[in-house]
Amino acid sequence: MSKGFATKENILKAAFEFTSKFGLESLSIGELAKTVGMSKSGLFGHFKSKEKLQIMVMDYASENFTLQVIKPALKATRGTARIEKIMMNWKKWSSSYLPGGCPFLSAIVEFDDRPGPVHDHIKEIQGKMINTFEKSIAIAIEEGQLQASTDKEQLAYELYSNMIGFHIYNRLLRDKRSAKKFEHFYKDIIDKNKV
Amino acid sequence: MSKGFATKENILKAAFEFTSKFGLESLSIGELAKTVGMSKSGLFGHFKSKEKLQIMVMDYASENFTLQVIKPALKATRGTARIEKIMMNWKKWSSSYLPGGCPFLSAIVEFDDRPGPVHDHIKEIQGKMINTFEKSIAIAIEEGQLQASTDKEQLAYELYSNMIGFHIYNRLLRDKRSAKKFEHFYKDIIDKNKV
DNA sequence: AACAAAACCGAACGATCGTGCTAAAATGCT
DNA sequence: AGCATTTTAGCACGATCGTTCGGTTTTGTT
Repeated sequence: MSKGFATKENILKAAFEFTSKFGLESLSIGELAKTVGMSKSGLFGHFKSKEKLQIMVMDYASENFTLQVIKPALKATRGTARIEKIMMNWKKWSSSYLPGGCPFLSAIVEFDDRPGPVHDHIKEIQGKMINTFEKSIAIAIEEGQLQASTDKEQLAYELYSNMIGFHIYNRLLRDKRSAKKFEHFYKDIIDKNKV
Repeated sequence: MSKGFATKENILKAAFEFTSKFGLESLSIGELAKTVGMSKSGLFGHFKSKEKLQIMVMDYASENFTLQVIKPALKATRGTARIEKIMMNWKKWSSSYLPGGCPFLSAIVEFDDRPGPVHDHIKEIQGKMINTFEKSIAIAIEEGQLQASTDKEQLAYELYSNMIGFHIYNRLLRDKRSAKKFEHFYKDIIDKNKV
């Protein structure tokens, strides 16, 4: 029960990196097997279908995101400090940690018109992610750092949009000032909600 | 010279719709041939490679975008009215006109780690799109409707981010209030730059 | 050391991929 | 109407896809 877990983890790590670079749809079992140095059927045995592999890759990515972005931010002070920490960790995750683009964004655009378990899983993960975001906003309102009238869903939407915008500006357009734009925008969005 | 142009246009239209739904990478010549009712090789003859087909699909999408979003907005008054018109046309394009997701967004996330002519072409098209955006902002500044201190690149980035955010909220998450969020955010972004 | 279970490989399957080739059909021009 | 050109189809190719199966190797447990 130990050996299997280790190789499976190793496969998922490689699959995660591949997905980051080329997307969840282009992820092929043959190429993945070549990368990790094992046979196609040997690798296939760990997952019973490609669909389940894709779902597990998303779970892996989700855990990775939580570990790199959310968890370290929970050590920060409740409120706006934590929100800022999340945003900056997110920025770092998307621009430095990942070997390619955001695996969630890839999955989102690839599967929003492909009904099925993969679509549903991505939707669920992304929903939870935004929910976590809204919670941290709610805390900041409770703490009296953000206005009581602040719409947490609206604010989450705005921060999320800024994040995706940065990702595209930074990655496709290779805009040198994308980080500055991101930070400036973030400041504006938060400031207008501050008490 | 006439027949060829018509079928080619017909193919590109189908390819455009397919790309909107399933992405530029999943676009296959065999399936596309089946859709338009012709043979694989017959279709292939119009483009000399899949790469060139992909590039032409992007051009088709770009023309479509210009026709549906930019051109009708040029009839509006110069300045903020025109910017608003562009944004609202964009919203309508992304949420009503397209049969699936934004083909540019698909292409962006699929090709930002695949160097080559397709990548370069997408980058160029997207760059021009943002440039058009910045120009319309510059006009609004000239007209004295936006503050002289307004950073047109920053503003374009913010409007663009809002657009992508809306697209994801609306399509993957199927958020009923995505349009409201989008409009509210737009108002905030513009207002802080108004004289 | 023996045995059951898990992990892994090699080969093969039908299908589809992009891309050539050759020939037939359709078209445009004079 | 005749001819040159363009457009389309049929077929085949090597490659890769996801998946199945049978058998071998490796592991964990007693």
